[in-house]
Amino acid sequence: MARTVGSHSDTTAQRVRAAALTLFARHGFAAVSMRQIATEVGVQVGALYNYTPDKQTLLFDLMRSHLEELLDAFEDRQDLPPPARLEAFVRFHIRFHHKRPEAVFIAYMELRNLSPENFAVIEDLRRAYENRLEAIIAAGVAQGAFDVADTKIATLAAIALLTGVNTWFRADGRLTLDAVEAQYWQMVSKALAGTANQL
Amino acid sequence: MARTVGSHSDTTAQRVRAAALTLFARHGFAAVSMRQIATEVGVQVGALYNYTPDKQTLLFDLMRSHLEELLDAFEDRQDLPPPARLEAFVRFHIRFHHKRPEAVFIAYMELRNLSPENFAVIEDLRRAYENRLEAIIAAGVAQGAFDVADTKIATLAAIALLTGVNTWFRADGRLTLDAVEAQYWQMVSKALAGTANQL
DNA sequence: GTTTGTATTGAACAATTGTTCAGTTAGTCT
DNA sequence: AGACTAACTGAACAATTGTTCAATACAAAC
Repeated sequence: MARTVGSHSDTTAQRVRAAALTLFARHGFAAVSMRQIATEVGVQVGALYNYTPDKQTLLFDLMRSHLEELLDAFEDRQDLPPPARLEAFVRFHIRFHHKRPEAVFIAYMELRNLSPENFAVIEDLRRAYENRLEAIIAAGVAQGAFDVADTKIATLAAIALLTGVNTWFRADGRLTLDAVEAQYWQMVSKALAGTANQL
Repeated sequence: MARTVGSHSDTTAQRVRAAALTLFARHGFAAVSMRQIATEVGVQVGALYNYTPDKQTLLFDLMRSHLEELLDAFEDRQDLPPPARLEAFVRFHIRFHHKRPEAVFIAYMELRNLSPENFAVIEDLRRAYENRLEAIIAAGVAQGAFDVADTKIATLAAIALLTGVNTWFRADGRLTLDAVEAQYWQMVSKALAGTANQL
């Protein structure tokens, strides 16, 4: 046998990426074989190499497009006051990450399986995203709306906090995503608040 | 050849665990072979099986003892008022996790490589730790020192926030661990504070 | 100094790994 | 209808995987 009925490079490429995303997220990059991906796609192993030069590049492409989509999707309304900008960021971050749990998982867990060059690219993208948040926090500090000792730490702390939602939130649980957004926004806003409010 | 000079099961057992910890943290469980561990220990592969029935149990033992040490190490001073208890927890968590970055990494990243039974054991231990924090938060809410919409969410949020320190803090960086503890405690205390303090 | 038990070697096992490629069939274009 | 190209198969490759076990050299006890 050879070429199969209805085969098209566009659709197969998509299915390869989707299968890799799901399997990498579920079992981890190193634990997934190219044959498992091929089986999921419904194709023989060799065919995968029409869509990626090697296994690691497949992982890298998934990570990069995830982070690029993340950066593209966030629109910073610089005309708004910092608290409103920050609230928009918080809600955006939670919603965006909720929609792509597998990509989020992979982008945070499989960094060590990248070559140094690929790792550097991913790190740059991640830092670019962090910088967007830091700019908001810095603006708020500058005009007294926020009070933080170090904007970089506050940025990393906020992102760790918000990304943590993905580890426990389930849409069929007792809370709606809207309620979660509201509660996290409350915690973030209080944590960074300018009004002195120590215990 | 056979038994080697100076060989003792006690010391070898320790070295096997140490080697596995380092390698699993650096490359991931699935990416590390038993032969790599053996090489690190300075022994042949077969010798490892005097110390673990199989590879996965080696991982499980590392995770379990890490979490058991974590639970043993934290002493909750229930006699103190909730804010002081919470501060003690925050500082303990950051310090303890800072001393064991590899074990922390593994315990959060390699859960999917456990069998269902082993996974359940680890999950119970983690939940036990979370419950310790939740008890503190609940006590603070009960007496009005804290104000959170949901103690479970506040607990998970705080742990995600605090554990995030490990992803960026380096002892040779521009900040001391003490300064980091102080800043994180400030954020946590403000985030959960009872006094109304919205933006 | 002999015996007993412990710690390790070294080789073997079947299974699986990522990757390559000549051959073959399906879609597409003229 | 025929020629051309794109997509896939199927088999092969050497390397590596986790695990087992008889043989053996050491340490400890007497």
